[in-house]
Amino acid sequence: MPPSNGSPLAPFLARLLRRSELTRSEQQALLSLPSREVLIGQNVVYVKPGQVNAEACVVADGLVARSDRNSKGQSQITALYIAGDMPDLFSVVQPKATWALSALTRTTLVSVPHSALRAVIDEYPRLGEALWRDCIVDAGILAQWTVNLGLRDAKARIAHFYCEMAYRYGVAPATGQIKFQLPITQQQLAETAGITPIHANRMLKQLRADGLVVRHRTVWIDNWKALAAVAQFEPSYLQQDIRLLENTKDAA
Amino acid sequence: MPPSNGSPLAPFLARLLRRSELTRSEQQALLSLPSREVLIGQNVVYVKPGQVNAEACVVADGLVARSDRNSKGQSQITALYIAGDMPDLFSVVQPKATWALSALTRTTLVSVPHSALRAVIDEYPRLGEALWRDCIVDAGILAQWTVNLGLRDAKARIAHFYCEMAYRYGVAPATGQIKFQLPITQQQLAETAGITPIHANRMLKQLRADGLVVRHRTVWIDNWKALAAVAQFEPSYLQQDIRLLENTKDAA
DNA sequence: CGGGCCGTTGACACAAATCAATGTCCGTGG
DNA sequence: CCACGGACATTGATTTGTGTCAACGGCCCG
Repeated sequence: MPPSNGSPLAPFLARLLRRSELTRSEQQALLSLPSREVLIGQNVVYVKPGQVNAEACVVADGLVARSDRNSKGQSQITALYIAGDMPDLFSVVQPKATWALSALTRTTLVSVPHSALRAVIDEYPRLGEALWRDCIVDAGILAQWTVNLGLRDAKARIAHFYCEMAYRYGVAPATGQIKFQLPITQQQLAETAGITPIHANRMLKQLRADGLVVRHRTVWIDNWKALAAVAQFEPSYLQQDIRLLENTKDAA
Repeated sequence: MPPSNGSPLAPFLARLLRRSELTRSEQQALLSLPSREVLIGQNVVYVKPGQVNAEACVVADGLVARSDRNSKGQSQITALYIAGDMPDLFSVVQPKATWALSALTRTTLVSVPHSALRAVIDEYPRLGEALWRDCIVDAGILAQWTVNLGLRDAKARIAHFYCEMAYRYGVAPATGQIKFQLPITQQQLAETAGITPIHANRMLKQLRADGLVVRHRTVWIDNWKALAAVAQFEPSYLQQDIRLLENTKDAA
């Protein structure tokens, strides 16, 4: 378990420990990294495509979107990051961003210089491996979003999105109702689901009529099992329950 | 430049060197990894979701698809790997697969035990970083596929797919015609584009009528610039021209 | 009070899925 | 050598899902 000191990086460590075993000294090294708090206003794009970064940020509080826009100005959100996530972890090894990062709500970031991260990785290779693994999990989620867009209709996409976020917030599965904060607009919901905001509105109305999702923003799921069925939600890709698999026997 | 010895891993090294600087000894260590050739028949699924692997494979020749299917049996392809790519590089740090890998054509793989890879990474951390970076590039491509599905209509999706593959095969951009082998069926094209095979057929017909893509399988692009315009293709996400950026100054 | 931003709704147009059928090529076996 | 079956490609008619255009309502905040 993580040393529960007051480091601003504690939530990030907790996230890593879900999928990687780290020694006490590795944990301590991570928590002791130099960092500074950065406040980002609502709807501020704090990383632009092509930008070269020298720091990587952990979300301490708020909501960050990774997105891309086409020449017609339409925007597609390709990932949503919540507290404890590190949206630009990739930048440690690939400092030039190929997408945008923006805060959907007022957001507090904890920024760590690449140089410090690289130094601690050099000293503790297992830590580097854990970070690499974290990128893999991120990619796994992204792959599911691709499946979501490619295989499901609009209603199921939205249902799947809510199921995923409920899981990632740690409030699902549950038998009764589920409520959690996900203060995004219907416009932004549409940008994750690859539909127009008008259609997102209609699908929300249907989900409400079906007794599945009562509200958005403060998401209020009224029938988890039915919603998961509509979404064909299968959470294994989130790799949240999984305890460390890299020790399985090797064909040496 | 890579020592051009006859190692079956030479194409993979060449791929790494596009984005990472490696010393001669690092390169030699990679090329000297133990490996064995594996032949995969057409349409054989050689990694199944949930499977735990002890080896990682480089594509020596052929075509590999990463895909996922929903409960209705529909399938979505989330990545296509060509010679020199390492479809399950991620498995080095996350041996449990959350998706399927299958050979679309008869394919030759070069399989490397995780244990050997991990040993060489321990000895040469920069090599590990290069592999990590390779995963990031893969994720960047995946993010673009998500944008492709979310933002473009069927014709533009197919156009974008062809543009990307032309780039990755190293035959684009070019002024005149472009031809390259991409022997996938319309069914599989549909599974990458998130449409039905019937609609894929109709869109191909339109692209032919527009004088853009004359043939698939042996892809024959007749007007690269126009095709790229239809696709809104912007290749920077492939990070192929980019020479090493991790040395940019750090906010230490 | 007024102006944004966000959400909601209806009518209509259009893109894509579905259903059904036919065509082509190729390898295999009678 | 030809008949057959299977995989792949092609096409038309129709239905369904989603986008587009237009308008209105609630709410917050200046």
